[in-house]
Parts: sequence; C-alpha cells; structure tokens
Amino acid sequence: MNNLNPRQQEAVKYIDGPLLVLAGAGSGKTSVITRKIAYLINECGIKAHKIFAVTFTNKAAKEMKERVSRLVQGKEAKGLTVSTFHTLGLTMIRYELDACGLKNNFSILDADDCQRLLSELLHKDNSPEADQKQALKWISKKISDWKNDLIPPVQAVSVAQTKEDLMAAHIYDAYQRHLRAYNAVDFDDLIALPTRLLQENQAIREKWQDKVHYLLVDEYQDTNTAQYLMVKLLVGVRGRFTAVGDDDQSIYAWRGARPENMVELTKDYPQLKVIKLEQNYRSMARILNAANAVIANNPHVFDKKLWSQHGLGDLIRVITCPTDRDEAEYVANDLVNTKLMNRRTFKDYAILYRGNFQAKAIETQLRELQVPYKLSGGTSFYSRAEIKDVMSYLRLIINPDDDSAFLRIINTPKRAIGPVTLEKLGVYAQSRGVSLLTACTELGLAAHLGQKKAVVSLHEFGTWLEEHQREILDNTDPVPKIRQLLSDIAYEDYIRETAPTPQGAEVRLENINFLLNSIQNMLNKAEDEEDKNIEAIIRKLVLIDLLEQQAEADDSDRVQLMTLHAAKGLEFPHVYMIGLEEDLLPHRNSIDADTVEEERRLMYVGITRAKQTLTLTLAERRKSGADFRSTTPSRFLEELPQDQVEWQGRRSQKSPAEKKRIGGAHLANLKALLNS
DNA sequence: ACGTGGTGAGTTTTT
DNA sequence: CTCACCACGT
Repeated sequence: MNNLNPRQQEAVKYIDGPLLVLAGAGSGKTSVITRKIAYLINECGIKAHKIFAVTFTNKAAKEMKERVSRLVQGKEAKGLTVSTFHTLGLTMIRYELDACGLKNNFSILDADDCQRLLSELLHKDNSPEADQKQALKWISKKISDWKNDLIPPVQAVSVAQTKEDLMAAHIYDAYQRHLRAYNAVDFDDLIALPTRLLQENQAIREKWQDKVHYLLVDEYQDTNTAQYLMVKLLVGVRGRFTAVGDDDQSIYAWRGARPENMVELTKDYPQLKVIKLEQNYRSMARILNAANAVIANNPHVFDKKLWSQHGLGDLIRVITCPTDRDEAEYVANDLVNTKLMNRRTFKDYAILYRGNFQAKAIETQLRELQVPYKLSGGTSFYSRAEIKDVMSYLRLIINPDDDSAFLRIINTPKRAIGPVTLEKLGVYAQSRGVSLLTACTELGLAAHLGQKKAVVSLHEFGTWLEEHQREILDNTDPVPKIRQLLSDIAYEDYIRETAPTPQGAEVRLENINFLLNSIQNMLNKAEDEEDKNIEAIIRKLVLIDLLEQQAEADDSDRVQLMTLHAAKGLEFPHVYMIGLEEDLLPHRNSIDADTVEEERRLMYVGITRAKQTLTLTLAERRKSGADFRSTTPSRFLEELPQDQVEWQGRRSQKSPAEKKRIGGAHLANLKALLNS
C-alpha cells in the first residue's frame, strides 16, 4: 500500500497527544505505525534513538525496522528501538543492574527451568503426590499473575485469603529468593523488574521518560497489566505515544493479556484521541460480512464495522464430512483441485485449526497427494533438548551461579552423578552459601560426601568447566572454543547414541551447528562494543527464536499449516478452517471456563485471514483415542450470515434413518467429486 | 545409576 | 494413538 487513506494519514500525523488507533483486521495498521515512525524522523526532526516501538514478536519487530529503514533511507534509522516488551525490559535491566539487584552476568531462565525450580520447591514443601502436577500448574500461573500485577512476595503473603493462596505466596517467596541467589530472572521479571523500578525510583523514571521521546505500541490489546504500566510510566504525563490495537483480535487473555487496557487508556488519558480504521484492504466483502456478523455476537465497548471496496467474492463454503479423516481428505483434494483450476501456488493456501493435534490428519493426506506443506508451531527451537543442553553450558559459563543450568547439564552426557549425590551437593552448597558449581571445587565438600568417586567426579567437572570458561570468555573469537568444549564432552557421540534414529541425530547436530553459527553471525554483525560480547549475545539468544530467521530464508512454495493463534497478523488468498465443532471451536475448556467470547474472536481472526475464499469444514464424528465421538456443529456456524454461505453435506435434522441415507449420498457425491 | 514396561492424559504460546 | 512420566528391577 503506497498511499494512505485520510484516516490513516490522520493517525500518522497526529502527534499532539496520546493516540489510540482502533485498527480492524486488514486495515493496514502496520503501515500506519511504520509510516508514523518515518514521519517522526523525517518531518518532525526527532532523533531515531529517542523513538521506541514495541511489537508483539521479534519477527514483527525485525520487519518493522526494515520497513522504516527503507522509508527514511538508511542511516537515519540507526539507533531506533523496535522490540518486544521483553527485549525492552532486558535493555532497561542492563542499564539499571544495581537497582535490580543483579550482577552483569545474570541469566534468563526459560519456562521449563522455572517449572523445574518450582516443582522442587513444591516437593520440599511436602504436599501429597497425587495432584502435584495440577498444583504446579496452578501455582506457576498464580506466580505469573502476581508478577504481572507487580505484587511482590511479601505483599502476596500478606493479602492471601485462602490457605492455598498463602501456600502459593510462600512458594513464590522461596522461588524469587532462589532466582536472586542464582543471579537469574524469569520472563515475567523482564517486565516486572524495570516497571517496578520506574514506579518506585523517581530519578530512574525521569531518566527513561527523557530517553523515550515517542512510544508506539502495536497489538495493544495483547498487553498485560505490567506492560501497560510500563507504557504509562515511560510516557508519563506528556503522553507522547500511539497505541494500535483491535479488541476483536484479543486472543491471548488466557496468558494474561488484558484487552480492557484499551478502555483503561481512555480513562487514564482524558485527552486521548481515538481514530478508527475500518476500511479493510484484505478480504472480499462476503468474508468481511461473515466476520462482522460473527463478532457482532460479542459485547463491544468500541463500535467498529469493517467495510471493503472489493467485490462480494465467492460464497463461504461450509463442508460437513463424516469423519475427521474425510475432512482432511476433502481439504487436501479440494486444495489440489482449486489450485489447478485457479492457477495458484501452494503458498496461497493456509489450513488453520484450533489445536496442533489436528494437523496430523491433514499432514497424512497432503503427503499422500505429494503436496508440499509447512507446519509452523510445534516445539520451538529452544525447547529442543540439544539446544537446551548447549544453552545450559553457555549459561553456566557466563554465570557460574546459574544452578538451574548446572542441574541440567551436570549429568548430560552421563558422568555417573545421580540424584543422591546432587542432593548432598545441594545441602553442602546451601550450608556454605555458594552455588552448586562453586561447591564442586571446594575442599570441604569431601567431608560432606561419603563417596569418594562422586567427589572426584564433581571436582573434575568443576575445574574442567572453569578452564573452558576462561578460554571462552577471554577470547575474541569464542565460537571455536565453544566447539572445543562440545567435542571435549563428546557431545556428538552422545547425540548419536541417544537419538531414536540416525536421521534424528543428524537433525539435532544440525540444530547445534545452526545455533553456533547464529552466535558467530551475531558476533560479526554486532555494531557497538556493548553488543559484541559473548555474554550479551547468549542472554539475548534466549529471547529470540532463531527458527524465525531460518524460516525467513525459506520462501518455498508450500501450503501453510498453523493454529489460529499462529495465524494472527498473516493473510492468505485461500483459507481453510477445519474442525468447526462444539468442544473444539469453541474449545470444551473455554465453554467450561465461560470464555466463549475469546473463542469467537479466534473464529473472527481465522475468517479475516482470508483474502479471496474461505472454506470451513467439520466432521460429524471425530476420532478421540481409540473410538469415535459424534460431534455438534460449532455455534459460530449459525452466527454466519446464512445467505452468504453455501452448505455442503449438511447434517440433516430428520430421522436417523434419513440422516444415514443422506450421509451415504453425500459420501457418493464426495467420491464423485474426488474422482473428477 | 540407569534402562524398561506400564499407565494415563490429551488447548491455544510468545518471550 | 502417542508421548511423557513413574515405579520398579537390575
């Protein structure tokens, strides 16, 4: 989009005060933010390093920064900050280490490590085995909520109402103290620590308010309490910011996002200007009509009605299939047929679903037809065991206090050090007030540990790692030294021995290679000295999904398979949404938790991904475990404007016998269709 | 300390 | 079905 419409232009040029842009799906909100940043630099003479933009993902940040660079022609964009809240928080922590109570080599613990720490604390706290898993889940959510609401452990303890809350608060307290002892933070801390600092320390607040001349926040409906507070504290009373969001696309409330923050903004800033972007540039009118009709069933604070200049387009198809297998078969066949007919490429097609497990059936069918596909989502790069192992070695090297990393790799590969030994080591380390790694090389350890063998193993490990630590940290070219470390422990052999298949081993080794190459690249590309050090890079690595960079280079022609959540922000000419059944979309748990409105927004997001055609499918019977369960069509299908919809193979409301007959006829039709 | 068989659960996910 | 986790045996 080269030219902006008047509304968009208004949003770009309005800088007199706080601005909320209510941007509907496909209304070009990213263009508005990008152009606005360029406008601030080019026309308003604001220095790029005084402009901060916050996006939902690193990928979005990268893209936005590139687009801005093009608009302002190169060098002017240098110093511009476009990042996620977490990366911004990390930057702030790095500037305010002392005030945060951290040393400069602190680690960032990922969700897995936090869970493990919590489960250990929970275990110590007695409690019955039975529902420990549930308790763990409950407590980690509770702690995350507390952090997002900036409630410190002391306060959590003092306001606890129930016995469970009190117990959780105590564990929260222990958890937080352990993190500090490890010189580590978790993801929530990346937001909570700097925000609390801004709140409590006037000097620091003023410093940052001066640094941030103008703030732009994308996907504002996805901010949580702490993030909104951070925004408020950064912009202060001057309120020089633009927030862009769509309350109808809020699909992350389950992990703390508060779409209410949009309304909150109108209260906190009475002078707030609200601009609505309602023209959609993406979809055919029928698709938009459907989206509008569905979302109209949700209560709204801000009225918004999308419209399009495009033509009506094809009817929206709703296809009822006998089973989930037939559903997958139908989608795969239909896709191949229409692709041929319309002379489209595979990457013009997306198949969207509620849960990752639904992908499997589709995959099977696509493979059968030899259709290339790209499955996004699934296990992220960093949750892969081999990456976590290598990262743990690196983390331990930059931060010897990181007990969590120590525990992960002390026996990987096997060094014959078991839980009993570690328990004793832990007790000793605690009594001496040192980290596990430090305890390994202390002379006093031998007296506390009966087994001589274990003492030797631990001591060997400790001195060995210290040696490598020096090698890696003191070297200007550390990556070869890291490779040296891995070959020292024969990690390659370990991978080959433990991988289920030889191919699996190769993939894992490639992953490690990719990680090390990425570190090398980041070292080479780092502009200032600050970023050129290996410690900063390792810390940053935790926050960046390297796979995205890999994916970017890959623009091969493949059908896109992803969850509805993963599809947010994307668009495709032809979209299939599968599994439109009660208990799936809306999901059973959401029905139980009374959050069907969020599921409806998910439906809305799915519909609005489509540019030209939209096909919705459902199965009458779905395989769950060993047996089939019959399903009910999703309530959202009834909410569609029925005159825009073409039903195929609809379940009849007549007698079961008739139903069967029609079902049989439908199957014959389907077969005929597939053979054609 | 570590491998194996049996049992049970089974959204969404970025940082 | 399939993966993850636990208890048990070696």
